[in-house]
Formats: sequence, structure tokens, C-alpha cells
Amino acid sequence: MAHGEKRSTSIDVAKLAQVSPKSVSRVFNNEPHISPALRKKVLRAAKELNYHPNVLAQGLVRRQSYLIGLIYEKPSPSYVVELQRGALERLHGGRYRLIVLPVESVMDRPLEVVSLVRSAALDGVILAPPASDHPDILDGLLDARIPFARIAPQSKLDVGLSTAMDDVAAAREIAEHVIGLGHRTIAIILGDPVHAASSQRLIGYRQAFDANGLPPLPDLVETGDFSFESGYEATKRLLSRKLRPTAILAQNDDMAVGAMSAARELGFDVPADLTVVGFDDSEIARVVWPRLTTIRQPVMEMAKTATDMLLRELAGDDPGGMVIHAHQFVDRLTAAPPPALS
Amino acid sequence: MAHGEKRSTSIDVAKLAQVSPKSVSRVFNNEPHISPALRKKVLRAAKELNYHPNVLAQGLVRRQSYLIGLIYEKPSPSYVVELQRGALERLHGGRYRLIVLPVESVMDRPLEVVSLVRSAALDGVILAPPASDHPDILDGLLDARIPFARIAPQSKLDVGLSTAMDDVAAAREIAEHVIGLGHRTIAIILGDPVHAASSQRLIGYRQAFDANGLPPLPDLVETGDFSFESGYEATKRLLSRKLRPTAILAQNDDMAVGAMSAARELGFDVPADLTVVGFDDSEIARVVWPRLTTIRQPVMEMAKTATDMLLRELAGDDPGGMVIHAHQFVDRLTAAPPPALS
DNA sequence: CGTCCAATTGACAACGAAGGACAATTTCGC
DNA sequence: GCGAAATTGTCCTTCGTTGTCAATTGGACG
Repeated sequence: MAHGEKRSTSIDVAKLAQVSPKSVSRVFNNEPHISPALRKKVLRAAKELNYHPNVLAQGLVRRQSYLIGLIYEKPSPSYVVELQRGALERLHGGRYRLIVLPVESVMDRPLEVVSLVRSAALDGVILAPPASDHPDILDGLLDARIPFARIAPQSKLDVGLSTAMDDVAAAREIAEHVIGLGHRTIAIILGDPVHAASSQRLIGYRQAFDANGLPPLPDLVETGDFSFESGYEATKRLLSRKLRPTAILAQNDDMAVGAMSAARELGFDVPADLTVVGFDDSEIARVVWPRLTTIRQPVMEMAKTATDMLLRELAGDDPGGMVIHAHQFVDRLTAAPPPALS
Repeated sequence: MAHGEKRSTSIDVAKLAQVSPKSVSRVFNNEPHISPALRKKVLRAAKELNYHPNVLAQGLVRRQSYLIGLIYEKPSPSYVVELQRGALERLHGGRYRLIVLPVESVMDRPLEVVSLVRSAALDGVILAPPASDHPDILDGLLDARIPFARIAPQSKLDVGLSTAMDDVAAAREIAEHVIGLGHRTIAIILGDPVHAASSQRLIGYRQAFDANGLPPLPDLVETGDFSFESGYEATKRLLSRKLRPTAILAQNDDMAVGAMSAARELGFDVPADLTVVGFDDSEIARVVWPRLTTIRQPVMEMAKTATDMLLRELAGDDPGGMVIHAHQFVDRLTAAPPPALS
């Protein structure tokens, strides 16, 4: 039993080093005006006692918890991973820590979210869609004076900090590409309508249709929820219609991959018989075969920037209001001319 | 500007409700012997002031932070997601929160991990591989008296709490299946050797080889790091050898999917020309086409159980020492007899 | 060698809530 | 209306660290 050193306090260290507790505090906070001799004494004593300042006590007096929350509602795993990666990359090395707060249903009980944030004493919050667009949440946080950074918001863009991309332009771009390949019978799989990005992307698709003299095709639209399964089911329905699409625009990669699976099961080859494109360029897009043609949404970068802005705000600097990140069309292997023309 | 209510304290609530601060405390901590009337008064005042107990102050006096850390070292995204999901599911509704602590390199600086945990004042820690097997980390946590639960440890099984599965048996099982299909030239893609699971699974493969009179095949072994890319690269090398395998045992799903991609690129059909099996049954296994034959490792359940044990320990109950979860062979579409026999 | 200013330290009261030990006050059974 | 039990209130500590301001020390300089 060599184990069992009890937690030591700044007072213990002070006693051992024969200085005042205040001096210990000063050394640990790198305050100016400290003689090298004092610093050495304190550090030696601290090391001997294996002392770590108690963040709870610090937090109490400084009115900070050094906790940042990441709020999201069960989006695709790959999206969450990217979000976290971006946030953690920025947080790394600093004193702030990341708390993950997946919430059941943002839309149903928005005030619960605010209450959660308050009772956890978070210093700041990163809001992923669809929480980033919920007015009650924004108001609640504003009211509680809790700084927040929003990822990909689509409304009330003047509120809080945000990082975003141009969903409309991106969607238009990938739709243009598919049309350019010769497709005329194009189906759309929408994501969860509570995500504002869903309607934005639809607008982009429509713009491309319009610009190329195609009808809006209300028949060939199915609604999913951004999950693999929903893309799979939607595609099964689409491919069993009398008017069969030669291309499918899925509003994210998971649904696109679901579409590919369904197509394969029904005997269609991708892309020879059916073009499938996604949106996001999440990990899965690079990993499936054939590799998915999609739009690269810089989720990690957006999360990193959002975190950066939040930290700057917490530090008292002016972080600016909104940063737009560039998207990018990524042409891989799932888009080809329609069978009739090939 | 309706915004800006300042944070209120228990004393504010007491004043407004015209009761003693002690009563406020009693109500919020659900102590017995409180009349419904008092409770109502306090709750109403608290609501009006939008009062939330300050967790920092509570934590200070109770010596708890209500923070649980999840420590992992950049494993596959799907694995992380499952871990988090399991932990969060158990934590949901309670007062404990999850802090994610991905660490650069557990092996290089194990004491940094301990120091991180101490300075963040975590109440308990969940250790994913390979941290769950590092003796210095275990000792450090033991020393600091911080409870921890280990996921899938392979050594020092008597230390701390743990949840695990039988990697050897599982690996043997899937190898037996492949051999049973008629394969005789079987390649292995190992995961990162710092993960103890890697060698355990290899032992299982070898047991199956031995039992069926196959040589250990040291030539057809490649080492990856559990990532898609490493599986992809390893497979490119394997398939360009003079002695070409008809089946590949990958030590996790990501590498297996990488193997499938590489095979496809080289013109091999899976499973007609090449059988590929994985390990873990992470999300990706269900999502790729053809769907991956693999071993289901109950990561989410293990994480959930680990969290449960940790919470029980924190509550002062006896959580027991170790729980073994059952694995399961999942036969899907990527394993078939070798071409010569089909 | 004393004086005065700056650089260093120290003393002490917050911070917000909980816990313990009792005292004071209802409330209720009968 | 009495005694006992159930509620509430008082008061004082504790938790570990920082802010504020006063005290001390060390030098430069005349």
C-alpha cells in the first residue's frame, strides 16, 4: 500500500515551503513580481506534495468553470466526431475542457437545454444544428449571459457568434454537376426538416433545376432524417416508382450511402445505372466503394473556428460576429452520365 | 434589452420566499421532513429568480465535481462514438457530466494523463484502450485515489473496475468460420501493437489455424493501426505478393473496409475473389456494401456497464470487479468460399 | 548613512452552498 | 389543551483559492 496520498491544498504547500498561501497562488498563476527564489521554493514544495490547484475553488472565486459545452441532437456519428475533433483541437493545451451534451430533442424542450447549461455552470456553449437555430435557446442563453458560438446557423445571423458555409451555393453546385452529366430525372432525398440546412440545400437544388429548365419535380422528393437507414428506405421507394430517377441527390453522405446500399440490393450499379451524390464529405464518403461524390463541408474547421471565437470572447477580446468557410465540390466515383446516354 | 438577469444565489431565493437559506438548501437536496407548502414557496421563488445551485460551490464543500472523464487515444471514430453513446446513455438524467479527453499519445507520457485528470478534478475516469492497460496510468490513478473503470483491459485484470469481452475466443471463432469455408491461404492485418487486443486477437486466429492444421503463416501478416488507410495499404501489399491470400482477417472493421476498397481498386470482387472479415461490428460494417462479416464487440454496452460500475462505486456501493460481455459472430456478405472451390 | 520608492510578501475577507447541532416553532393525536 | 413529533430557523464551520490592501524588504541616491 504505497497508495493514498491525500489531496494537498495550497495551504499545505505554503506550510512546507514556509511562505504564505497567497504566494503559492501567485506562483501558480504566473503573476508578475515574484522573486525566483520564492518561485523555486513553492514549486519544489508543490512537487513534493503532488499539488494540483483545485479548479472548483478557483472557479468559485473567479466565477468560471472552465467548461465548454458542445450541444447537438443525435446527428450522424461522423458529424459529431468532426465537431468534437475541431473543438478539441482548439481547446488542446488550454485550461478549458469540453463537455458533450447530446440532447434528446432540442425542438421539444428548448428551455431544458438552457437549464442544462446553467446548472452545469458552463462558461460557454457551442451549438450544432438544429440547436444553433432555435430562437428560444438563443434567447435563453442571451438572457443568462452565457456566450455561445453557433455552427452553421441559417437564421437570426446577427445573434451571437457563428461559423457557417453557403449551403445554397454548394447545393446548387453539386446539382449543376449532375445536370451537366446529362441527368434529367433527378430525385432528391431531404434530411430532417427541423434542420434549417435541409431547406437551404433544397433551395440550391431548385436553383440549379430552374437555371437548366428542369421542372421542380415534386414527385421525386423523399424525406429522410439524415440517417443511413432513412436514405436506404427512401431509395427503395424511389427506385420502385414508375418514373425512375437516374440520379439521386442526397442531402448528406449517410443518406447517400444508404441510397447506394439500396440500389445495389435492387440490382442497380452505382454509378453506371444510378448516380448518387451526397453532401458533407464526412469520413464515410471516403471510405465506401465507390467513393462518394459530394460537397465538402468543413465541419471540423467550422467547429474549430467556433471554439476559437468563443474562447476569444471569454478572454474579453472581440471575436467578430460570423465567419464563412468555403465549401468544395469533391468529384469522386459515384456520379456518371445516365445509362441512356452512356 | 430584456436581457441580463444576474445570477442569483440561494440567499436571494431565501429572501424572496421569506424562508431561511437552510430551507432552500433542504428543498434542493430533497431532504426529508419538508412540508409541501415550504417546498412550493421555495420552488416558486427559485423559478422566478431562475435560480440554479452553483455546482462549483457545491462541489467545493462536497469534494465532488460531478465530472466523469472519458480517456481515449485517437481510435477509430466509430469506436469513440459508441463509447460515448454508452457512457452518455448511463449518465443521462443524472448529475454527472461527461468530459472527453482524447490524448495524443498515452504511451509516451502516461503521467500527463494522470496529471490531466487530477487538475480537472474529475470524480472518476473511464479508460478506453490502450490507456486501460497502461500500468503507470493505473498506478497513478490508484495513487490519487481516483476511481476508474477500464474498457477491454487485457492485463492486471484485478485492478480497478473493468468490462471486457473474450477477444481470443472471438478471433478464433471468426477465423474458424473462414477456414470452414475452405480458405487455406489466409492473411492477417494486425491493428496497432500498442493495443493489447491486437495480440489477443492474433492468438485467437492462431488457435484456429493450429486446430485446423494450418501453418501460422508469418508471411501473410501485415501490421496496421486500426485505421481505414492502414487496412487499405496493407491490402495493396498483400494482394501484390506471389502467394496471394484468398481471405483477409482484419483486426477491426475500419481496416477491413480499407481492405475492401483496395481489393476493388485492384479488380478483385469481394467476396467472390476475396473474403474479407473484420472485427467490432462498428457502424461502418452495416453501412458498406457488401455488408461486412465481422464479430460484434459490444462496445456501447461495455461503455455503459463501465459507467454504471463507476457510478455505483462513486455512490459507495460495491460495483463488483469485472463484467464480461458476450461477443457474437455476425455473418453478412463478405465471406464466401475461395474462388478455386466455388 | 538615512530617505524614499518600488518590488515583494503577507493578512484577511470574500466566493456560494452544505452540514451539524440545536433551538424555536408549528402541527397533530387524543 | 397537553405532550410528542414534525418542521423550520439560527449560527457557526468548512471547502481551497483569489482580490484587496497593508506591511515588509531591498536598493538607488543624495
